[in-house]
Amino acid sequence: MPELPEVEGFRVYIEGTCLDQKITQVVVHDAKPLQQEVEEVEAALVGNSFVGTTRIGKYLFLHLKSGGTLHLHFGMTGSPVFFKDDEERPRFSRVEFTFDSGFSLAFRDPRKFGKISLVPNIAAFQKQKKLADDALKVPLADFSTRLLKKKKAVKLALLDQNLVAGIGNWIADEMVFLAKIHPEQLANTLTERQAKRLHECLLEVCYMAIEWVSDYESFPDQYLTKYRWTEDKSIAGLCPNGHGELTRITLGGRGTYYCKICQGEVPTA
DNA sequence: TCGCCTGTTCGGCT
DNA sequence: CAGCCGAACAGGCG
Repeated sequence: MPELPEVEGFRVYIEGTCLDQKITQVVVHDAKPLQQEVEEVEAALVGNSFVGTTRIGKYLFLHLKSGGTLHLHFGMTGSPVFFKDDEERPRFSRVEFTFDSGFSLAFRDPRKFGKISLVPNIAAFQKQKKLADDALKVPLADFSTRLLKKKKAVKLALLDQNLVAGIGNWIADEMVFLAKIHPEQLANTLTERQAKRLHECLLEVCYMAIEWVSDYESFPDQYLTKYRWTEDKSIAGLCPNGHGELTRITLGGRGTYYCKICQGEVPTA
């Protein structure tokens, strides 16, 4: 379930388990995530080791001792799993990196939307992808300037990884909910003040979610996401502020939840 | 069985 | 040419 906070959790997890161990083998159950030939990936990794990590938005890079990086993108449903014995191997493990300790790092990915590739140079990769600054690092002025230029629904602008990296569907909904802005309001009609508020909400939501390791059920009560995905039938789909049922619309092909009372009935034209 | 889903890419249109 | 949009990708799950 990877948006920025989840991928940050993955980064910390991998840092804590996989660094400075010699890679002895690359096990490929399904080559679909690999963006290069299996042989090329093997040649780069076997005998090598991971020595550090970098995250930009939802993109994670594992630095190789020999230089360059292994890039992981977890798609919609991917996650890393560190395991030892065969019986601990997770379901949907597509590619595994085995270490000389006997442990392995599995790239688990049920829906196969994830990607793995050798990336020699992160800066060049970021430029080529036009990937924006990470959401935790983008200066307010840049965020604001770029956002106010977009002539599309504010929620869709927030999802644009070329504007700011790391925001996914639930964070975008959460941000406009907290800022009391209708998701369909055109970004170029926002005020500077609203942009500033969205920037504050972005940091608040990301740090909150990182702290709770993206356990949505544990989020504090004021957050939309908790109500959106909870198992608790008594509050599921309700406005955290007590305004009753949330409204669901489709925006850019994604399910979008908002409160008509908190965020207004009709977007500002 | 049907519809839904946390992400990115690509082809086609304006 | 740039920007935008919907479809496609794939498969589990309620």
